[in-house]
Amino acid sequence: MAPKRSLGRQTIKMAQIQKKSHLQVTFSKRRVGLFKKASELCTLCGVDIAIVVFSPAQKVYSFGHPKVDSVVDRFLTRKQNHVSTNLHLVEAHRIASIPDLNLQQTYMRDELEVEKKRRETLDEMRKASQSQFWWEAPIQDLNLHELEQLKDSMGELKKTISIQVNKLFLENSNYVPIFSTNNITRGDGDYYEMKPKPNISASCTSSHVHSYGHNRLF
Amino acid sequence: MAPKRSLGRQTIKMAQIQKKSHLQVTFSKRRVGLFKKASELCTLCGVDIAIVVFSPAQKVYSFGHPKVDSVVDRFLTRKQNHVSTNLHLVEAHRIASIPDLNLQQTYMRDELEVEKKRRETLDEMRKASQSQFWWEAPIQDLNLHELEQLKDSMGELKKTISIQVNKLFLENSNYVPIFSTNNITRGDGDYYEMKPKPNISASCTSSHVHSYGHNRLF
DNA sequence: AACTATTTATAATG
DNA sequence: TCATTATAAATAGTT
Repeated sequence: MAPKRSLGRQTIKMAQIQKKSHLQVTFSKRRVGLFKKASELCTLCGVDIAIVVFSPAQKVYSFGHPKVDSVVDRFLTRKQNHVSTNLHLVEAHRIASIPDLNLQQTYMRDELEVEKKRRETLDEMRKASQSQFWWEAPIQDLNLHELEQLKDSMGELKKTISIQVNKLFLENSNYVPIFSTNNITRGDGDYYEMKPKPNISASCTSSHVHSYGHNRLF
Repeated sequence: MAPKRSLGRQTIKMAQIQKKSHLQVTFSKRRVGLFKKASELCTLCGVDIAIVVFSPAQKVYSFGHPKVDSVVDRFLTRKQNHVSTNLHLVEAHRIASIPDLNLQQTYMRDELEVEKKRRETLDEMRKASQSQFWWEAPIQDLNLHELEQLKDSMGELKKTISIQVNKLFLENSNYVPIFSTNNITRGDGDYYEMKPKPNISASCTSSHVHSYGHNRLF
């Protein structure tokens, strides 16, 4: 009878791990576990999944099948359609957000959480207010002269926006080749590996981005 | 010694499940398992996570801490920063002239500072939006998605305004309260449902969207 | 990174 | 879908 070499797995308290080194180890192990579970779900059920994780050190880790971006895009697009066909939701959301600013703070502990929450709420308000219906109320109060002024202003604004959008597009179109060339070639063992059927996973790594893709065809 | 009542868990082949009912069951179980793992990772390590899953039936299931959108936004924004940064290395002269708030964020280390900055900006926007000139300042702070959305909105608005202006002309003078070209009213029943404390653990459900939020206070 | 004792997840079954 | 159970898989603590 050999002596026990460890206590084995112990139940841990479901609360933030305090010891930093310990937290780092747990994060690593569990992140891998999570991505493996996601990968298996993709394979077994043929579904598409995107996962984005911001580590304690604010690094980004992501998993996506077929790709993070495609899934995220689908998610955002679908949501936007849903929203834009539901004025009631937008209105409710906007209205609901305002008193929450005060209410939420009761539940929050540290300043960062407060700031995050406020940002999120304001973000929602901004989105809600700029997604299509914000003008419904005020416009009726404008007279002809004011409307013409507004129309001109909008024209100017639209030009400005176009310029900015074009700039961003330029940035984006330059970006694509830069990243996609670095992206594919990675022969080292840093990407995700499956046991039964080794599947090649597209992986993209930089100093602050780590990304894993899963494809059941490989 | 009682007879065995089941074989217990068996190892399954890591390939798409063929039997549809079986697949559905496995999907349900494993999706719940995946979200639970994600939730635990959030709690134990204090990290932010977003998961989006498109089911075999093309339903959307999502998990987010603190919210799917905030994590996704951060992911997209950061990527865009990368774009800018990489572009800067390659073609510094092209973007040198573009005042880019996102770019500035690259140089900010403290997350709290970033959050504060964003909050301030959004706060200003909100104030500005109550007066007439809300659009003057913040445009450069919008990302590509937001800009495109805004651009579309502006287009719509301009049309609406034109119609209104024409009507007013036709009606020959002062303001007349007919702005009832309201093609947007729509039946309810298909929109999101908010829980009592929307921002602590926001969860929305509809016929095609299922979303879970995690907060370590729970 | 490995190792193992244990907990946790889940495939099969009802 | 929900419950049970036997087993596979994940992982906490240790080296």
